[in-house]
Amino acid sequence: MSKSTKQPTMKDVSRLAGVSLGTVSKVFNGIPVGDEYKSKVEAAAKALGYQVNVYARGLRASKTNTVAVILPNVINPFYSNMADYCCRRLNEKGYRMLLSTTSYDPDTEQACVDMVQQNKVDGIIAITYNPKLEVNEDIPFVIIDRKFHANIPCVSSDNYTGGQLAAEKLIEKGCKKLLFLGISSHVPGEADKRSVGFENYCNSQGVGCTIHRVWDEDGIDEIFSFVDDSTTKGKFKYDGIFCATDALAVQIIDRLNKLGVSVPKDVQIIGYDGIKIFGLDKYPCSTIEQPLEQMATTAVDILLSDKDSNHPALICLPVRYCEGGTTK
Amino acid sequence: MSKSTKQPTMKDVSRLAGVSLGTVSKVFNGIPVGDEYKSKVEAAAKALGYQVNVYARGLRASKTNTVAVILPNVINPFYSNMADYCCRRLNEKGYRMLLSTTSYDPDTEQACVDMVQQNKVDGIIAITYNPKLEVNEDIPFVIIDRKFHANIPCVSSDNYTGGQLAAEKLIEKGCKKLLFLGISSHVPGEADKRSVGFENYCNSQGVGCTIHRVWDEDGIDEIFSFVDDSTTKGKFKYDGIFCATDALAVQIIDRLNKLGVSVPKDVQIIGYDGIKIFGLDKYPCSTIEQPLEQMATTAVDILLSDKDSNHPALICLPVRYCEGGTTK
DNA sequence: AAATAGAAGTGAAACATTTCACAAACAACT
DNA sequence: AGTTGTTTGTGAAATGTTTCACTTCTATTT
Repeated sequence: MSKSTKQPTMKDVSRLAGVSLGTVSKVFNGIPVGDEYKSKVEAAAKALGYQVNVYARGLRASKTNTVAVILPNVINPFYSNMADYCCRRLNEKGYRMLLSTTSYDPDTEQACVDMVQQNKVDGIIAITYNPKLEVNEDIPFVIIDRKFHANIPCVSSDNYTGGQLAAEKLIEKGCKKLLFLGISSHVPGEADKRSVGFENYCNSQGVGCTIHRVWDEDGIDEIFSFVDDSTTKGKFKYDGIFCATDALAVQIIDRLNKLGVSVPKDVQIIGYDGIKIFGLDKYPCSTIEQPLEQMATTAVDILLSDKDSNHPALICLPVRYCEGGTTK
Repeated sequence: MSKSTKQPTMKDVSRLAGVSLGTVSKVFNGIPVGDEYKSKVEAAAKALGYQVNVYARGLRASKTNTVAVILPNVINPFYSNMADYCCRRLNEKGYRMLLSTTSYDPDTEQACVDMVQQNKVDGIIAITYNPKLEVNEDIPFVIIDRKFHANIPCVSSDNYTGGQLAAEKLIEKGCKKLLFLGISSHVPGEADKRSVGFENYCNSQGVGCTIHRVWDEDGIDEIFSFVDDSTTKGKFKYDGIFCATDALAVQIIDRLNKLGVSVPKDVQIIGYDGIKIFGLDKYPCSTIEQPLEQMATTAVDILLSDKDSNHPALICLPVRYCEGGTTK
C-alpha cells in the first residue's frame, strides 16, 4: 500500500510531451488540438499518472466538477434514495457530489446555499422549504418538488394525476366514503396537488370525500386524534383513505389496527411515494409510486445541460399505482 | 433574490481593515494575532461578507475542509444513517462532506479512494470490502466495520458481545435449539464476530447451536432453501434464530410465515443493527442495536483529531438488546 | 539604561491551473 | 506571388490563498 510521491503537474506533462502548457490544458478540456499533439500529451499524462488538480482548476476557472445536493436529511428513504440516484448519475457524468443536510431549518438551508455558492460548485440540486431562499441566478440550480422561482427548473412527480389515480383506484375497488390525510408545510409545494387531484376526481364521480390536512407544526398527533374521533366501537367513518405519503400511511394503519379497524377489510388505504421496505422487495402499503430514479436523473441532466437550451420550468414525471396489500 | 456581485477577496478585507494580507490570513486560520487587529479584520470581513475561497486554500495549503465518505450505497438504512450522522458531525466541525457510493465494486472503491486522495481531501471515512485497497498512509483514514491495516483505525460495534447477547436473550426466553443465519463476504470483517460470540455463549451454556453461513455470491436463495429444508409440515427444526442483520431477519420472518411457521410462537428471532421502520418509531424485529450515531461521531472525531495523538486501532462501541415483537 | 529574546505584522513568492493576446503556419483566393 | 483569413500552438498573466523570511515592536533581564 501507500504510494506517497508528489503528484505530477501539468508542467511535468508538458515537459515530457515537449509541448506548451496551454496545449496540455486544451487536451484536458476537450478543446481541439492537433492529433499528434493530442496523443503525445495523452501518452505523457498516462506515463506520469497525471490527473488534474481540482483545486487549481476551481481557483482559476469556474469549473469544479462538483455539484452540491442539499436535502433535509438522508435518513428518510425518499431523500436517501434521491441522494443515491443523484450520486450515481453525477459520477457517471464525471462529477462529484457534495452532500449537505439541513434538518428543514431555513437558516441552515440558506447557509448551505451560500456556502456552496461561494465555493463555486458547478450547480445545486435542492429539496428545500425555505420560502425566501436567496439564490444567485447565475449558478445552475434545480429544485425538487417545489416550484420556487420562474427561472429555476423544478422536477417533481405528477402529483395531480397521482391524486386522481388514488381516487380512481379506491372508487374502482368499491369505496364510497373517501378521506384524504396529509401534513402540509406552510410553503406551497408540488405535493399539495395530490389532494387537489384526489378531490377533483371524487367530485367528478359524485363520490363524497373529506380533506383533512394539518400544518406540520401540529404534527401527527393532530391527525391521530382525527382518526380516533372518526372511530366508534371499531367502526371507522370512511372506507377509503389516501395518505399524502407512505410514511403517514404506515402510521395510520398502525393506529387503525390499535383501534380494532382492519385494513384492507374495513378500510382501504393508498399512500404516496412507493418506498420499499428495506431488505424486502415489497411495498409497505398500496401506493402511488414516484419514479425516484428518473427524477434524480432528470434533475442532474437538466442541471448539467447547456444553460441556454431552455428547459420547461416544471417537469412532472409519471406515477403509477402499486399494489401493497392495503387495498382489496 | 440574487446578489450576483463578485465575491470579495482577502485583499479587499486587508485593504478595508488597513492591515496586511498575512494578518487577514492568520485571523481566519486561528493563528494568534493582536486583539485590535483581529477585531478590525473581523469587522471588515463582516462588512464585505467575506468568506474564504475553498479552492484557493486547497491549492496553496493542504487544508480543504472537506472529508470524503465512501459507502457501498446510501439506500440501505445502515449506510444512509451513517452518512447522515457523519454529515451532521462534519458540518458541526466546519467540514463539508463529499459522498461517493461504490455499489460494492472493488474497482469503484479504489477509484473513489484515488480520486479523493489526489484531490487532497482532509480525510476519508469508508466502509469498503476491497481486500487490496491501496491507501496513501499520510492521509487520515478511518474505516468502519473492518480491521484493515494496523495503522488505520477501525470503528465498529461490539460484534462479539452482540452475538453473546443474542444467545443469552434467546436462551433466557426458553430456546433450546439455536440457529445462526448469515451472509458473509469473502473479506473478513468485524461483523464475522457476531456468530463467534453467539456460538461461544451457546457452548458455554451447553445449548446446541447450528451455524449456517453462506457466501454473498450465493445470495439469499441459499438461505431460503436451508430454511425450507428445515421445515416439515409447518414444524421448524429450531426454536431460536439469530440473524446477522435485521434485513435478513425480516426476510426470514417473511419466509417462515409463508411456510406456516409462526414468529415468535414457534420460533423466536433476533436480528442485528437496530434499524427502525421508516416513519414508525419501532423496530421491525427484536434486535441487537448498534449505536449508529455514536459510531459515526466517533469516526469523524478520530479522523479529525490530531494525527499524533495515537488512538486505539480498533474501537468497539457498546450494543444493546431491543425488543421488537419477534421474541417472547 | 542597554541588551536581548520573544511576539506579532508584513509583503512577496508559491501553489497548479485556465485564459488570452499573440505568433506562426497554412490554405485559399485574387 | 501577394494578400487575407483561419486554425492552432505558445507562454505569460491571473486566480485567492498560505507560508516564510524579514522587520518592527514590546517586554524582560542584567
